[in-house]
Amino acid sequence: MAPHLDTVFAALADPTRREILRMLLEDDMAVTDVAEPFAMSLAAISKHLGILAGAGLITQEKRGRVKWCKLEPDALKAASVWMQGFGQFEPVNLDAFEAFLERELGAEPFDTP
Amino acid sequence: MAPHLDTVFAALADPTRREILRMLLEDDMAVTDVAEPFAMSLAAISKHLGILAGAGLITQEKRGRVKWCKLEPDALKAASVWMQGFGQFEPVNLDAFEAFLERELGAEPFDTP
DNA sequence: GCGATCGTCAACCGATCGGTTGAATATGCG
DNA sequence: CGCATATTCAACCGATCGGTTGACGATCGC
Repeated sequence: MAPHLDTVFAALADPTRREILRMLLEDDMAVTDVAEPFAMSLAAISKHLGILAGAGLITQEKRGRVKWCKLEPDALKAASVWMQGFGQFEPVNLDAFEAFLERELGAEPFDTP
Repeated sequence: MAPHLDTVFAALADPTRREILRMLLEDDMAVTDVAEPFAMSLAAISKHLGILAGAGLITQEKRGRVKWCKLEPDALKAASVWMQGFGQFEPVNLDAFEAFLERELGAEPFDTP
């Protein structure tokens, strides 16, 4: 039951893969460009991307000789919902909720520098 | 940066450990009782509990000769916030937010049976 | 067509993972 | 005290992980 969660959480457990996701948050990228800032081989990054794609967190589309990587944030939904099942035990956690609101609605607090 | 996320996500990547967390959602449990429904050795469960404790997802307190395991849902906070950073790509997910509010503030909807 | 670029494949490596078993360590009970 | 219960420790196992290297297949520009 819920084999997706296995692969999604496992994919998120690696800092390199989380950083790749963060990069893809800004824009779609080619494999070579994804690999550029990392101090490891292109093949290693290619494997990481394969794992992210296997978890559904990204999709890859080959256009010409370059393969474009696109973030698929909806794949985080099931994991997020699963985690929310533990929210009932938290005292209130309104601060996290406010941060969430700020990000979602773009409502910046007054004291922002 | 953010070594917690490594261990938290890795801990969540195993279905046995997720099931343990689900069980602890209902009540604190002794190690032996946690192990009972699983078809594996007590030592294996003890290791799983150690990993969960290492990630801060549970705490263990020895009272007498039995060690009680207690869920620590706040440890999910950092991971949850990290994932919310990708929420800007989702439509809005207001339904999850309303469910969150209902649970947090005890504001039950009218049509509750 | 040719050379350079993009990306994967395959084989290999050491480390870690998830599990086992058996012995060891506390602690409680009668 | 002596035995049962609760839990961990230590060693081991095969499988998987994260990484490397080198060869390979496509595809582009000239």
